Order: sequence, then C-alpha cells, then structure tokens
Amino acid sequence: MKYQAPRGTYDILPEDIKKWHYIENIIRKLTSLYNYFEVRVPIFEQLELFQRSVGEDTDIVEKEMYAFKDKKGRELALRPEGTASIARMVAEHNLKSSKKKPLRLWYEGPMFRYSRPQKGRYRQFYQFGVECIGSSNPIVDAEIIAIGWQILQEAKVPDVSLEINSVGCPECSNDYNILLKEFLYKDKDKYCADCQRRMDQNPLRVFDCKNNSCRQLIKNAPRMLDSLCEECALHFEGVKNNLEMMKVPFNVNPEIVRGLDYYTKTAFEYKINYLGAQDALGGGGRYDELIEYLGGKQTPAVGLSMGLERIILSLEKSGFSFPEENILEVLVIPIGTCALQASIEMIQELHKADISAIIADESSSVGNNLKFCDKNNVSFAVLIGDNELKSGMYVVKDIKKKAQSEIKREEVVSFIKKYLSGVV
RNA sequence: GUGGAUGUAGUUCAAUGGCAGAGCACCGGAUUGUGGUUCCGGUUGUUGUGGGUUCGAGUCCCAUCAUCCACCCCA
Repeated sequence: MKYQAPRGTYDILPEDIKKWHYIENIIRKLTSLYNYFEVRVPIFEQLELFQRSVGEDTDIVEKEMYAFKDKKGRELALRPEGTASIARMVAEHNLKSSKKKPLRLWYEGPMFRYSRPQKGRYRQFYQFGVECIGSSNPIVDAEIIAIGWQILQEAKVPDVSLEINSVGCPECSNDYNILLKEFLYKDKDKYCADCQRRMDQNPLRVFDCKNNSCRQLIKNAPRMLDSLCEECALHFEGVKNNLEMMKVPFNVNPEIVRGLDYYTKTAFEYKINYLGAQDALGGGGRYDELIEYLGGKQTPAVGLSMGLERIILSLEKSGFSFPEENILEVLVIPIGTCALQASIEMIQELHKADISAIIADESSSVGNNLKFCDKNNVSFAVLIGDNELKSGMYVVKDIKKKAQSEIKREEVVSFIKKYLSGVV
C-alpha cells in the first residue's frame, strides 16, 4: 500500500458516518433547546493565542502543538482546543453579552494535538464545545454542566459520572498552591520520584498518585475546597445547589484539575471507567479572566468540550446500534437496452417525489438484482422490459412481502409513495 | 516524550526456515425475465515497507511505517 492516513489520523468510512450524524444530531437538538448558536472559527490561529490562553507550562502547549510558519513567516498553530478561538472571537468582534442575556455559543470540529496515539486518542480528533459568555451567575455553570450531561444521557452513553470541583480564583488558588507546596516539601524525600517531579510542575497531581505511601502522606494535605475565598466558596455552593435543582447527579471531586491554565472557579469532568486509560469524555469550567486577558472587555464565561470519538467508542463498547440512514428505497431494473430510457425517467420521477432510487446494472440478471434488494434492505423493485413497455404496466415488487403487482406507468410513484409513508 | 506487544485476502484468523491456506463477506453459475436458504465455481495477496542472513524467509536479524497497551497527559 502506497499511502496511508498519517499517524494518529483516520478516515470516517461511509458505513460509520451514521455514528457521527447520530451524536451530532443530539448536540444540535440540545444546544438549540437551550438557545445556543453554532459558530465556526478557524482551524488554525496565531501560535501565541494558544500559548497565552492555554498556558505556556501546560503539556498541550509544551509538547503537543502543531505549530508551523506560513510563507510570510507568521507563527501559526493548528488548534488544540476550541475555547481559545471562541474567546478571541468574542474579544475581536466585541460581541455583545450581558448578565441578562449572555452569549450562548457552540461549535464542533477537528482539533489537533501531537501526542502518541492510542484507542480514543488521536492527533486529529473531533470535539464539540458549548460556551456561555457574559454571566458569572452560578446558574449558567449549572446550565453548561447540565447540557453536557443531557447530551450524554440522550445519546445513551452508559455509566457516566460527573465530577465537579472549584479551582478558585487567581487569588485563592495562588494562596492554596503556596500552602500545598509547603506541605509537600516538608516531607519531600518521602514521596516517589514521580511525585517529587509533580511538586514542581503540578502539585495537585500528587493527589492522583497510585503509590500507597504517597497516598498516606497526602491524606492530610490541605484541600483547595477548604481554601476557597468567600466569593469562590459561595459560587461553588451556588453551582451545587443549581445542579441539585436540575436533578443532575454529581460527585464533588477535589482532584479534578484540568490541563488548561485559563480555568477559574468551576471545573468539571464527565468520566467513564471502561475505555482503558481514556477515562474522560470531556469536561470544562469557568474562565472569567480569559477574554479580558486576550484584549476584550472584562467578561466572565463558562464552557465545556467533549470528544466525539470517545462518545462513539463508549457507545460501540456498550453494543449500541446506531440508527441506519440513507437506505435505498427503490431499485429500477431495466430488462434489455430498450428499457433504459423508461428506467431513467422512472428514476427521475421517483427522485422528484423524494424517494431514493437507483438504476440496476442491466448486464446483471433479474434474479441477481432481486438478490441485491434482499441483501440491502431495498423496499421496492420496479421491473421494466419489453412487455411492460408495450402494455404500459410496470411490475412493482414489494421485496419484504415478496409480493408483486402490475401498476400503470403513471401510478408507480404514487403507489410506492403510499407504501413507504406507511399509509397502507 | 518513556517502556512494551503486534502487523498475512475486504474481514476474522491458520501455515516446524521448504508450493501462502480456511470461515465469513464479495462475484458468477444451477435451461431465455423473478428472491435471503441450498449446491457448484471464482478472485481474494508485492505476507505493512526496505534491507540483511540463507540453497531457500510469512517465519530469523536490522531499519522504517502503522496499530494497540501501560506511563505522561487528556478528548
């Protein structure tokens, strides 16, 4: 084989597209019910946009960026996520938003990260995101979290758990980091090598260590949730209360951190435990500083993003059968070359009536063409040969019922239409 | 980025260093223009790619590409 899709990329084949349409339709439906508008932003942006919004020290920017220079020497990068572009768009166009009516936006499309591929982890992958911009009210945090939750429920993804946390505002999270580092460095030598490295890069990660002795040590460490300032604590209470009112089940998990620097206050993840190391379907949080940081007006915002492949993989794993689409309804079978003209006209009439139809290979036998109908769930076959041309009566076969009737040429379409719409 | 496993027909998988095979799927046939079963027949192919060892490599060695698993991290 001469060419193959580049590492970490893949083709969505015709037999698989229904899976994508299935989940995309649910996203469209739910976002529209909540009055969110779709937007489309570029697939590449200035490199600096991601460096500044996602954060210089994050894995995404440090080692996973598809950065390149264009012919004019501009530093660009394929987007590793969607929120940075959304925030840029809002700041750039000074899109109007207010407490009373925040901007409600959603997007879907490919994202790119240079990481080692695995099942459920690709270099080009698809995400959708939902963003609510302009309100700091905890009810919109809950709204965003609920939309993601409902999409997963509606899609029938099994055994999802929703974990929420608050990472505080810059002030209280800063204070907390100092507190936690003090605690960790006190017994630095007692931790495993990984944890000692984590202490410098991302101290919160020490909480995830599987090593028993580390777990013991960290048990008494100060918790972010205990260090929230009054405003952040109040906000977090508000989010929890609102989720309860919405009857969205959640766990408070102080270890939810998120790998992007722009999050403030609310952080959350939708998790599953049956896709190996890929246990996050998506997540999100509040980013109250980002839009201003990118040169816009001071604008609070909250959003989520989810990976489409992981949703599809978990559905496949659960044995879900995706709705069929694009099923052929009619096969027109010309018998002999004389019937070609009439068959083409038949096809055109069927199409005008919104009935899917194709013309059969006339060099193949009638029997084989009917066999094709059986195998491919085609509802009707229309046979047109010398006899039919002479009499003006076409043979219409109901494949599933194995029934056959002779119908006047002019009435074939309405006959079939009647059956397909379930009238008879 | 680190460590490991794997790669043969469209697909699922066989083949001790000695002629590349089976099921499913696909295509054709079983007396002229009529059916999912059955029967018969056919193609499934540069054994991921490139080198090397050998009289001889799908098999052994090296490189490379890709997939998968665990880290890391996340979607």
